Amino acid sequence: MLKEERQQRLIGEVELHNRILLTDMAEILDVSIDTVRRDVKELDAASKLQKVHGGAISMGFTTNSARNNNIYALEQKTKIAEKAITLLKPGGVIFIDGGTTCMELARLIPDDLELTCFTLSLPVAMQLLTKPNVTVIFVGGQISREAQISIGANAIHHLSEIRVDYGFIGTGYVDALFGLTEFDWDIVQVKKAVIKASKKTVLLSISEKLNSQHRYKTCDISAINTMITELDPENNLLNLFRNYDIRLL
Amino acid sequence: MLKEERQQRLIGEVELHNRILLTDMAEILDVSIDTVRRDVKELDAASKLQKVHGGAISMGFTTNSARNNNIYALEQKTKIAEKAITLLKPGGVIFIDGGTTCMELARLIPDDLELTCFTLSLPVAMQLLTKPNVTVIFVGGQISREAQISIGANAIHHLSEIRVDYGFIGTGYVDALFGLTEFDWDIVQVKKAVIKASKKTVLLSISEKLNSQHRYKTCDISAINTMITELDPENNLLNLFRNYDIRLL
DNA sequence: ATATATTTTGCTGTTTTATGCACTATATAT
DNA sequence: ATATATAGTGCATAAAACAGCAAAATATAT
Repeated sequence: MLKEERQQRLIGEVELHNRILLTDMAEILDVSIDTVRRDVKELDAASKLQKVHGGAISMGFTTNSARNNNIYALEQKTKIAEKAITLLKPGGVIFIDGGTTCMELARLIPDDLELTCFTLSLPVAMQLLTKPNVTVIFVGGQISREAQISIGANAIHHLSEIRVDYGFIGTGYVDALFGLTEFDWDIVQVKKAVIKASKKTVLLSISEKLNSQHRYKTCDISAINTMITELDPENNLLNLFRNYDIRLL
Repeated sequence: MLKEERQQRLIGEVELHNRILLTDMAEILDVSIDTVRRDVKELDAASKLQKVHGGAISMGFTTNSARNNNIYALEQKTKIAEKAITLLKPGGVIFIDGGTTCMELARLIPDDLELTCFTLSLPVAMQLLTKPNVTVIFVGGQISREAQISIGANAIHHLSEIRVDYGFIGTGYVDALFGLTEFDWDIVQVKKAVIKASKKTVLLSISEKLNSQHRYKTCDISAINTMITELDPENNLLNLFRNYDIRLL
């Protein structure tokens, strides 16, 4: 048995039973207790478990660091998501788009908030399932490999049959004059459908994307009710958007 | 044997068994251990696998460890999935259910196989997205928190509008006399819809589940066209199923 | 086709790593 | 406080990784 395999099994046992004894594991894995001890020492150093006298215990669910650490501009996105959360009301029905910013929003939904969430995004759906009081409804369709969201006629049709209080969407590019634009045509189509399906549309975008544009247009700025960036609403960078009937947050 | 070919087989073995030993591979491929070592070194540099002392492990093994390493009876499920793969034909349209066995099936779909796959399962959909030649279509609906699959009227309705060549399904319990049964009523409803939507239904089940039953019934054994277990089709444990018009694999 | 360059492979000796064992030190329990 | 269990340390052994080299295989040029 390879060392890594053994260590994986150790982690697995710890996760499963919350605690293990070195003596037990030595027997199960059929290695000397010294080896188990050394493994546990390494795994402890790597923060995969906590070494205790006689065995090891689970870290608890504190370290979700694995996924968080390579999201671009996470700080800003978290800030945006926090602002977006303030719009949510118990019992509300919302739509959450794909993308890392919306993922942050999904992640930060409080455990005690009761919500019905529609989404097109597989990762967002998975994230939402960890929220005990959120009803998750996935809008099916063909799945885009890159964006990991439903696209195509089917998804658009299903969206045409729903109407949510708030639609939280991201965008590839946003410009006060040209509106929201995207690189992909398919994505634009579903985004349009999402906007139609939302009583109020909330755009989540880091300020870095402001004043950028691309090939295909999703909608004008005026189609957006609220725009949330990580900036203070009074920031001068947002001046161009004040010409429109849009709430800045 | 060409170097390319050999490295391809190395990757294949790693994907299949999650791990390999250099000594084994040297014997299997009939080359010196140094050659295997060098191959593994290159593949590791190319991030196709992870080199470890004495062998190599799959990339997903450590990162996705949480799900991979505590799948119960993984060996058997892999064997089942391998048999199921043999039923697939290029250009086919299939349905893949949720559950760890079906997840294995999704995982083992060859990269070069062109398929259209419907699924209700979020994890399976995510897995399928890693296959370059698979079109993934997610059947939307309310998502069950535990099973991570679409359930409810919506999902069932969508299933009623499709018809696939093969429906690969798992089950909680299976008995020759009582048929397929489940613990959850919701699950049974969608499973019924899946069976209806499939020209041929293929049941994937580890032998441990044979002769077990529960509260709600999905269907009779006769509704299943093919049953795949990890056992040899001639195994005596399967005798009870020979009374039915069912293909054992 | 032949000669030359390049890559690949297997072998050798050396270095590193993994593991188990014996022994001492420390912690836990009664 | 004493007994028992667990942790830490150093060491021996075996396996594996590595580096260098030469033969073999393959590719390239003439």
